[in-house]
Amino acid sequence: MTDYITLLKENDLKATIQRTSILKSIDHAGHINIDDIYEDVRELHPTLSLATIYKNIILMQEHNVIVEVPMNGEKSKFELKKDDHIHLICQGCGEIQDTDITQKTQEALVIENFQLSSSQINLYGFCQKCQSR
Amino acid sequence: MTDYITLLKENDLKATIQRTSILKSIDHAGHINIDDIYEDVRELHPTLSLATIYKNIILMQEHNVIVEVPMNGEKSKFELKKDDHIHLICQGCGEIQDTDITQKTQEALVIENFQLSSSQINLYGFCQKCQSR
DNA sequence: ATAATTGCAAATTTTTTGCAGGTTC
DNA sequence: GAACCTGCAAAAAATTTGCAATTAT
Repeated sequence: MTDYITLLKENDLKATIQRTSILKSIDHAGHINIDDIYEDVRELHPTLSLATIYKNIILMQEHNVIVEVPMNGEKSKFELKKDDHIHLICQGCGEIQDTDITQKTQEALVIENFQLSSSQINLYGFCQKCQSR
Repeated sequence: MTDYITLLKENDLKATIQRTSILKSIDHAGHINIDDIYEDVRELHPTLSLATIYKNIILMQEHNVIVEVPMNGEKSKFELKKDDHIHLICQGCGEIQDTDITQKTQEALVIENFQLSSSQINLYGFCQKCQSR
């Protein structure tokens, strides 16, 4: 995704430079928290305020452009909205990698008497790099 | 679990009335956030302070007595530490139900090049009650 | 007896709000 | 041009800290 303007308009939001900058930051990072977005975005737009980021993070969530990824013991991160997927969170380097939900996993999550609408799966462990250290 | 004193001591924490009260509140609720613990606990111990709750929530997490359950768009909840399990979060009534991770699910979560140590699975949808409304 | 814990008040950090001026469509 | 958005500063909410008095072992 590189056309943030289209993404915003498709979701009934005006395309301001502040919003496209925030989206670019989120997209590049993959998963990023508000403070890091702020730091990031200020390089190109030094006047972009934290209040604007807070307001837009809320708004863009409401408009299904981004999604919150709540984290254990730290501030929530945000990612661009996409199909449900699994987060592989490395306890060594902290990196978050995305991986698809397989058919097999999907089937395994069918639970009696619960009508599933979406899933949020975080797996903690060690990525390849950190295993070999 | 009803013997909170033992639970604390086993994990190298002194058994204070404040701590057992907090644990009781968490245990009864199943999943509960800090403000609700505070409200709860004050019924029996009106002087128990919010600062004490914050301090102990951190400490009891460090000592593996409780676990954070970060939530989308709201304050984290906490639960007693137990084996990994799945949270069924009802989008109708908000209730969180626990369900075991089956052998099948466990197998489905084996991912190449990732050494799994723990999992955090939240499923959003509708519980039986809310489906029939 | 000792070390740890509590409650309070104050400090800090995080998030939200109101509004005048500027921007998007 | 109308409605919406931004940045600022101020307000509110959430969390942490320091310390004297108290409590658990």
